[in-house]
Amino acid sequence: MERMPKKQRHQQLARLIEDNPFLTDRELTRLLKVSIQTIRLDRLELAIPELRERLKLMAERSYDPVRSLPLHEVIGDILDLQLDKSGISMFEIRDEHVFSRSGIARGHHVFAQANSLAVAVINDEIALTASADIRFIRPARLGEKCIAKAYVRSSGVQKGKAKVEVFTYVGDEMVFQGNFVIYRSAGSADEEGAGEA
Amino acid sequence: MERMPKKQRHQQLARLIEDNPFLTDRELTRLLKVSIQTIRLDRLELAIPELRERLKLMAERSYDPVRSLPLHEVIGDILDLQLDKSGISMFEIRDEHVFSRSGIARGHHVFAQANSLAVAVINDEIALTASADIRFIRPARLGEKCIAKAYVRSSGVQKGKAKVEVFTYVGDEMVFQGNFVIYRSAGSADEEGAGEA
DNA sequence: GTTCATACTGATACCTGGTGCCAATCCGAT
DNA sequence: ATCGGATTGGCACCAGGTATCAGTATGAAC
Repeated sequence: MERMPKKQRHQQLARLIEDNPFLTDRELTRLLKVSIQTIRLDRLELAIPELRERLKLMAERSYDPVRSLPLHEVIGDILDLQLDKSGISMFEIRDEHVFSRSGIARGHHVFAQANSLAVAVINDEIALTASADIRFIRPARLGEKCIAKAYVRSSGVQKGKAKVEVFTYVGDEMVFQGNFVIYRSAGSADEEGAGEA
Repeated sequence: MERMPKKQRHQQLARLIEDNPFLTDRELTRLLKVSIQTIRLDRLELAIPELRERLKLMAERSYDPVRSLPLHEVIGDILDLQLDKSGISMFEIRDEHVFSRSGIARGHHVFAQANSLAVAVINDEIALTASADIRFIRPARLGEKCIAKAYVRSSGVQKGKAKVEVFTYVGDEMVFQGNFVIYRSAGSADEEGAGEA
């Protein structure tokens, strides 16, 4: 019946909920061997909301992006954006982006950052990647922050095709470079051999 | 006090909840000018779960992906794999892969499928994308199943560089084509201007 | 020892957003 | 007039809590 120190229990509680937000107080009771009242006091002290509030928050986070601006559809955080001119985004390489054996980021994540920035920088209703020519200069590693800079080389508003060049850096080292051709709606009817983004 | 036909109300109800899943029955009461019991009968007939279930589902969808989206290996399901020769994978375009406005898949998902297949087909400890030249032939849309076929054109075991060509189809229409250059460890020490995957 | 603080537990009332069920209407068509 | 679907009302009940008050345990301080 030995009691675990309160601090330790708090840590456990926080960890349990963090990696399973769907736990009810009753289930936590079983896991931590304390009364439900204690669980609730603990949540109170740790400012952890009740199950329903947690789920609601998660739902909101996953819902917001759907209706809000295409900025949310960008991989990475937009740091600067001048439509039809240039843009900068930051993307931190996390566990889920790397090969576990080597800690090296999988290429499509680095590509995704560059691609979505290239699309975001185009000032149009619909913009789709038509083609791209890309080079991975050196590997990006776990924990590194990738700064992608996109420059619109030719906005092609009337032609319906824009050219965007993207460079991605970690510190002052370039890790990726890509030339993107982006289809833009630009009042024109629709695709026709058009691509995606 | 004129009553709206039931069918029409059902449509409205479905639409209202679709674009604001956070509505309680009480709020719907106000919006549709019927009693709360009617709202509940309607939800029953339309098989729309209660608020809390809706939020829970949303939370689950946004939670699961966190651990399963960063697919541990390959984006898409491997259907066939002959190392250093060829490979086939299938990837279904879901909600989370498309632009909400157009229902068109974001390019980096299609790229991710092709890229990870190109890497998987290389029979080596470590394989990283060095460069790629890609074209999005036509948009891939929500619900479509993309079949990617990768062919190793030159395995370059001694040179440390393999060339892989990938074609992605929906049905018999080609949606994507890419030429990948993959660095392979091939006993050699490590990268050096090498890329990622 | 007694006292005191902190931690924990129990019990109760109350809240939201529902489900499930039954009975009472309303309203139009036959 | 009466039948039937649509609608509404009422009540019991549920999960998963909040809020509050009271009781118990335990260890340290005096």
